[in-house]
Amino acid sequence: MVVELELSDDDVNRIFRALADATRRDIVRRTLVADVSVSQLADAYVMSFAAVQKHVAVLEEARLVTKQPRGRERMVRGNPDRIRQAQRLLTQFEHVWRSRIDRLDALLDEDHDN
Amino acid sequence: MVVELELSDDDVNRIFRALADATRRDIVRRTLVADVSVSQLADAYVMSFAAVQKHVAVLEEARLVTKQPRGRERMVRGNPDRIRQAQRLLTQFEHVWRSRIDRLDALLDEDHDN
DNA sequence: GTATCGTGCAACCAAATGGTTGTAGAACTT
DNA sequence: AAGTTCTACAACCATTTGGTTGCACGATAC
Repeated sequence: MVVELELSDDDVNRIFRALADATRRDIVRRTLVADVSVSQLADAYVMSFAAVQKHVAVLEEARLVTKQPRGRERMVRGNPDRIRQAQRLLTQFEHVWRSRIDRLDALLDEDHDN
Repeated sequence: MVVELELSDDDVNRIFRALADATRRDIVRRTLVADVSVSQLADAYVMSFAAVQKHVAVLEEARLVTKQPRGRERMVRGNPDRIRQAQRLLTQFEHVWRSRIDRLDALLDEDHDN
């Protein structure tokens, strides 16, 4: 079930902010491919466990990943719905742009009449 | 002519970072619709001229907008190519996700044989 | 020529970010 | 029961961010 709720400005801020870091983008990639524990993620980067933990927390607050307990581990799973929502935001910009193009085209048509 | 060059990690960082602020997203929207001077933008927000100037600078470094002199004003123009590039980045995540789905489907098919 | 407008830039400040180490507890292993 | 693994969280630190004010300067208006 896809939860389709309105995104607040803060939601959008958190999503793009979370994506503005190469390590976090890599975490999203990995956890979209398969569920990965936090310590498995930590092994993949040359920073402390706590640092990776913080990155995961940022992604979690942006709902770009979810965490679910499995024994003593926390499995991190990428959330494709959220990615799609971000994509749609950029599509909206695309629409704004197209409307400008259309207006410029209309102006050209008017000129054509003169 | 659309310049189609490879985006570095830092480029991507700057793009998403720039989009992670509501004021900056609004500036992008406005300047996609029509060219707007920096002072016109400044009038639209309840912050100092210098603050708006800084936001424009962040967008400019991310190449989400360009600035061109017109008399004493600097006209800010949104760059739709850059938006599209950001969109494409998210599409790549989409592909990663689909490949996972496909693999899970393949597993289900194997189960079906048993 | 003088005043005003639009801009750029520096200096400053508080808060957020991205990293560290250390401590503690829950869940497995032996 | 004791040791190890995985996680959470706090405290700390340097840097970046997002805002401010003030000043300098080119372009326009009077």
